[in-house]
Amino acid sequence: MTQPRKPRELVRAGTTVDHMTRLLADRIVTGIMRPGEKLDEISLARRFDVSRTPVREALGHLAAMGLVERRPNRGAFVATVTPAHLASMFETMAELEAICARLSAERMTAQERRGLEIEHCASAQFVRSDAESDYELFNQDFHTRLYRGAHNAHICDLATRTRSRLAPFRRAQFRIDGRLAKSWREHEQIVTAVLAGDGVAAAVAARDHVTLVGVASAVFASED
Amino acid sequence: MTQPRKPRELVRAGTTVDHMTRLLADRIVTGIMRPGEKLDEISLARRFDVSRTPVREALGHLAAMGLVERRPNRGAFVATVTPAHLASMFETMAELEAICARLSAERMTAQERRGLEIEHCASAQFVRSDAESDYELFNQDFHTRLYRGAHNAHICDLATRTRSRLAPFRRAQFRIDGRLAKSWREHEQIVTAVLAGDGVAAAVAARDHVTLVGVASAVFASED
DNA sequence: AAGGCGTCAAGTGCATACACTTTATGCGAT
DNA sequence: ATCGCATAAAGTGTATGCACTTGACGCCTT
Repeated sequence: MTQPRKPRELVRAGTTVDHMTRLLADRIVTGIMRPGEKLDEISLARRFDVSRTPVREALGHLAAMGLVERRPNRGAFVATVTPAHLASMFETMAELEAICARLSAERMTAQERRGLEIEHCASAQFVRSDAESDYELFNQDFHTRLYRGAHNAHICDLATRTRSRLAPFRRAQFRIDGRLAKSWREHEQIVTAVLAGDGVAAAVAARDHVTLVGVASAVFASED
Repeated sequence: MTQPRKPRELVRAGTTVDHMTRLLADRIVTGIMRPGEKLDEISLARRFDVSRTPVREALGHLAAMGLVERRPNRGAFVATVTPAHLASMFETMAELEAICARLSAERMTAQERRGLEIEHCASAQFVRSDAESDYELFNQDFHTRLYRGAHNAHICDLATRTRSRLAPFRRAQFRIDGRLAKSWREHEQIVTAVLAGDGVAAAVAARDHVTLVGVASAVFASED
């Protein structure tokens, strides 16, 4: 009488929880669900045709990621990011990138250095053709290489996480005039320093690069 | 027939999930539950007299914290930390502390500086009396002040989390002869630099301090 | 009329039942 | 004896129901 459950019709890639987590994360970072908005478990479960259990678990994960705030017995809300907190995240990102750049300059293998240089040079064509989304892919790859090159799993993890949390706020950065070329020149400085094995210069260049992105994004955010 | 649920007898402080999370985290970091050990949801639920739901949620939180590894459809295990990964965490900790120390030197308010100095001086008595556990409390407080003093919520968060993940490995550090006095002298250097507003010196002192702790712990871990 | 109190509805928290996956075990074939 | 396969047992994943908390509304009191 109680649970005549229907079998799962659709075989999904991962688990339902993973699916829900991605679904909700997307909607939050793209702004479809706005900061402060209530995330009602029952409505979400109905809306995506699952039970409350995976929704609850997904909300837990999102809360751990900082995308969602949870108040005991009161439900979950899309996290509100204050300008101050946003600034602190950008500053942290700048410091993490600086560390990675320094360590990369000191530790990258010959192969890693070559890879960094090749990919960086390849991305120049997208600057010339002003292909923002293509450039963004290379940009992502570039930073990932820097994190990996540090040869430190934990800091790579921290940097990756922080970067993904900042993703929604960096989204619009290239709309600012000439940003693409400017970004590339900044990358150029980092690459040069890393290839020269100059950790200090690499750190400074990386920190400045991210700091400038942060400023640009802050300008954009406040315009919005 | 199905759910004649008994009312909750004991009113606990937080939610059951929080309780379970703390309980399991304690058992993991204190080594009662050993790395690689399987964490069976059913057994845990029975053992602590709750249902599987809060156990599952707690395991999720612990996985997010890195204390537990989860394999889909295969259960949860106490996370195994390889020496390499441990080293990477200590190195990251050293870099994070260095950043916090630098920013603290630049940004702490007069009141925060005073507080840091007073607490540091007060802790000297525990060095003289060789009171390890008392000193450890002050030590914790000291580092927390450095994180807070950076005036950057996000980096404070990263530092605090990383520190708590390293806690079990730092536990035994003071067993090494003279470590207490050595730690205090290292703190002294950090305090001096911070009070002088010398960010670079503070960063160097903080990085060295943590690096030495890491080395000491590594020695201990390999002895074990 | 305003404030306090009781009641109720909505929604979260936890328990438990069912479905599905993985792994261990036993049996037969080679 | 060993390898494969079938089958079962154990355990995870998901659904759903009941209990408890919280906030809102309306009624009664002053």
